[in-house]
Amino acid sequence: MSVTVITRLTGMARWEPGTRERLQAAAMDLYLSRGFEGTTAADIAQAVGLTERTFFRHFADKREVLFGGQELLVQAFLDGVAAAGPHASPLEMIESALSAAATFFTAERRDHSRRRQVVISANPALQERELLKSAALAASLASALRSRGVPGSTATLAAESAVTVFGVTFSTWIAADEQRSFPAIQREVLRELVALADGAR
Amino acid sequence: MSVTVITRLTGMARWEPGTRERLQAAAMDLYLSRGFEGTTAADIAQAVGLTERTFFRHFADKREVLFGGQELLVQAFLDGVAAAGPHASPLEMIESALSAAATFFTAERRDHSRRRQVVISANPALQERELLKSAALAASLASALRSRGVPGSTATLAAESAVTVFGVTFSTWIAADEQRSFPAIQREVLRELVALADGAR
DNA sequence: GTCTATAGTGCGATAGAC
DNA sequence: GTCTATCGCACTATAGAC
Repeated sequence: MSVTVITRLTGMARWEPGTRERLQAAAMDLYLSRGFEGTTAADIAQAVGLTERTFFRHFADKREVLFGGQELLVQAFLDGVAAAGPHASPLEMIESALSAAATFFTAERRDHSRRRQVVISANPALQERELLKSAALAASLASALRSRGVPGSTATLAAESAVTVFGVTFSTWIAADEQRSFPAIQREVLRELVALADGAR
Repeated sequence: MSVTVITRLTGMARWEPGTRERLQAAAMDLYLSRGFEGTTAADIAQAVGLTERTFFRHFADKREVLFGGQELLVQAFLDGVAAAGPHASPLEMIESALSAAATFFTAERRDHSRRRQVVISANPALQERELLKSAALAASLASALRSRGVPGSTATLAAESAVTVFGVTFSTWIAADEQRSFPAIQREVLRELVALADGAR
């Protein structure tokens, strides 16, 4: 269906809205079926009736298309830090941040997360990008902790630890046989980390 | 000096040895002076009297040239795990691993590490690669811990925490005004992580 | 060693929305 | 008129295939 027809029918803008989202969905489908490297940017663009050049207007590169919407997750972490009590310890702040972030990972989302992870796990280039996103999250989180008075290196350690807990939780959550909810797993993982530092053998 | 001359003079193999090392050195110089993106693979190859094609025979991509020799560091971590006492706790195992790894970072190495980090910090693509290497290190370490009887998720958490401590230590160590030795900083950072989990406020 | 597909960029043109 | 999404074309460099 041409853009012109759509415009006439609906009276909406010249361009169909949600271009980014449609590109993201098409990319996921193609990456799943043909693999990341077997899919060209032109393939994705064509799948939604656009040109390669337009794809690169929306996404800096072929990987980025899988990582849209992370800003909301980052914001949840930051809100969680802000929500911690006025005399909270760093550990309590990251506990609060992790709880806030966990609300994203509902039962309905689990399948989508699994499919996405299949694509990422199959390709080192995508893993690199995912690691960069995690590092950016840790940096934001550390900054939020510092602005709440946590000293520099402690803030970094706490933030990185939180991201580690989150990561372990996520990969447990998407495991094939896992039944527990995201928050339940996360509480358990955090407890395990604390126990580790306690030095129990 | 041409390859032929060297061959005649020394009677060694047809090609100058240490090709990888010379490419790595040339890449560092060029990345520092012109920037990573302002340097082509052909530039690097040419600087050592080789062709672009030869560069890609030695390194899978333009980034990889900065990450040679990491295997030795990984091995040091693994040896450190093995060196921990027979009844060591996971925390003691990573303590031992961190100590073993620290021996790499002598005073003489500090300047080289600093220059290298300038290049990496200036480019997200290089940061991605560095993060992938760190993730690989964490995975190897986790595997070593598991083979010493540490249960799955605890091993992952311990390994990731060790890599976090190592990373914080490294960036502190290369800071402009830092005087302490690598092992001294690292002991401090590890203590800080333990204190964090103790929940002190 | 050569050849080629693809990623990604720069720039100008178009065309509707406002 | 301005703004913005899109297209089209030319171009370089990477990286892999042959």
